[in-house]
Amino acid sequence: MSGSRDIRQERFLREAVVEYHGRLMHWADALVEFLAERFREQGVSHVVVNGGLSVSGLQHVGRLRGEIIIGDVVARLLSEKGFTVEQKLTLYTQDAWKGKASQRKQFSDPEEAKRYTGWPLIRVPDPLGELPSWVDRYWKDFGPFINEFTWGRVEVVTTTDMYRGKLKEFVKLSIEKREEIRRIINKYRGRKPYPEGWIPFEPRCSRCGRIDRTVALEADLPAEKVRYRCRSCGNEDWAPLWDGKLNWRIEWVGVWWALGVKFEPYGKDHATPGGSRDSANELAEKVYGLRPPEGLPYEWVAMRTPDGREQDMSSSDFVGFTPREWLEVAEPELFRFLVLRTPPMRKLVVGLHEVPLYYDWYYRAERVYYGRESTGKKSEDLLLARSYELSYTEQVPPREMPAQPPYTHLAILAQVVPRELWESEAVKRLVASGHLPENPDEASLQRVKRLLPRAYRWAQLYAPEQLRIRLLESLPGEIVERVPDEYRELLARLGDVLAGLEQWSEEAIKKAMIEFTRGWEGSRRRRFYHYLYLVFLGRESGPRAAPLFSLLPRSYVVERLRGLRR
RNA sequence: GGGCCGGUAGCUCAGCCAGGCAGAGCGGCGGGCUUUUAACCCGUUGGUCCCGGGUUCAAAUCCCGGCCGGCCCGCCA
Repeated sequence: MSGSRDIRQERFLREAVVEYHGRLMHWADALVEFLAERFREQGVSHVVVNGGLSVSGLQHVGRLRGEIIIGDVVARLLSEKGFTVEQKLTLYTQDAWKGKASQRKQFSDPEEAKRYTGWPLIRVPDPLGELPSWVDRYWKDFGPFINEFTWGRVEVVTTTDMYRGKLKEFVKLSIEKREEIRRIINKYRGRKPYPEGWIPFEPRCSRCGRIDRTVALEADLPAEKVRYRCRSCGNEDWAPLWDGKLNWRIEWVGVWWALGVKFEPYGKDHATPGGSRDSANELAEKVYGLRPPEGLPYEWVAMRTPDGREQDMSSSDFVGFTPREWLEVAEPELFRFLVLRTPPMRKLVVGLHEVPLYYDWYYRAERVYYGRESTGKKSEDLLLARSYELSYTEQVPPREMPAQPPYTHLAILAQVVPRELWESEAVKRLVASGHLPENPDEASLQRVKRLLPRAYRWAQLYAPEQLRIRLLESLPGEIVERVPDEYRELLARLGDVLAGLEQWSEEAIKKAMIEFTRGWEGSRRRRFYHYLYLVFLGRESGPRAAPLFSLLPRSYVVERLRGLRR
């Protein structure tokens, strides 16, 4: 490979902050520095960044890391250096559906779904029978959200479309050069070498639909078709050059060739020296005279579940969660931040139940970025500040640091304040509690507006029981039974007091309650509050009572309390 | 057979490249905020730096050899 350094040995793949050309840098900056040098040497000024993924099942957030976000950051930083850039994402929709148990399970009749085994993904039906295909089904929770995680310039292409266009020319070229190709590929296929006369194209069988079991027998290039035999059903037929696929190594080169790719990261499954990426590079150079794109090996993303177990996310095994699920409970910038603070070859572990923790980290990085705080270490400050800065997609961080309302606080608030009051009452209370400044700036308000619905959703879906608050609409008998007579009377009397208040305000309620419990022993007060929460929330603790009551109709509060009287 | 990442406080991790008093956040515990909290404030607790050897005045850090955990590739994509 033209004698230049192998990126796999670079420190910036493993260390978050590195010294590069004598300067301390964020790994992403060092990477781009590295790439810019290569491109200048090659006389490349227009850079096509590509990512690739096969829609074999669940499109989890791990796919965002290497194939989209890293590419996005590289494209953005290269353009700041004066390069023109494009970003593509190639969907391998012609790949064969493997028919793994986990894939078949998506269908109501997994047994019957066996018949799709070996079909191109794009032709496998939607398991739910609503969308045109399997691809559409699983692209649904991923594709539409790419823009939120990026600059919004990612152009999606499918190999299915490409075979009808530019890749068809590449197929012809490959059939012409089949002997050269065979010689190289067979180096990697010791035990199963392709025989002499092998044609590097696998058509889709017109009878059984499989794309993974056919052997091309002869090619008619002017007519753009090949004759084949299906090793699965025995069918022999002619197929057009667009209705099939190339052996994957060749296809990969074809994508580079068709799109003019100059940079494409690759997952750890392709990163072994002498492995798939290296062999594709060799094909590109020796057969097609094509300079292979610059690459970047990256680790996958694993998922941590609340019980502490972790597992690599896997598309075809349906392990992980999707960008849509992430956006339900957190902002896209937060995910970018996690990706950016982790060097590419280190595993990134995420769990949706840990979102509040990630916001703690993010806020800290934000304070460092705005110079409000320091970790005491130059390299750590640099990592946090730069990761924070690059976490922004279209915009840059605001001039003034936004307020940092703690995520769990918002989760509680959102459950206590009715949804229609989030922009009024919830904001008011955040100001009162000091989580928002007196006259909140736009960025702070935006953050609260974006986070309240997300924190609410998070509380419903992933929060521990302790943080989940739900008002009891009616009072179940078994809860009443748990309240001793003495306290039932006390609570009912509190109801009387509240009923007589001139004003139904937080302040008035708080005063009344303090007055009501004045002089009580600690244990009595504690038990009183426990039963108070019990009859409203079904548990023994909750958010501060006065602010909570002030948001509820007085009649509801009073009736609940008085209803306890024997 | 080959390759990658990790092992430091109960948990999540920083520190290692470039050796110099073992750190942060969270948790726990105690206290405060006139009940509570994965809110806020103050204080406090906490370690065989995986093991063994080597280099060194000095090793979590460098070198050698192991062990453990997670993962990838071995001609599918």
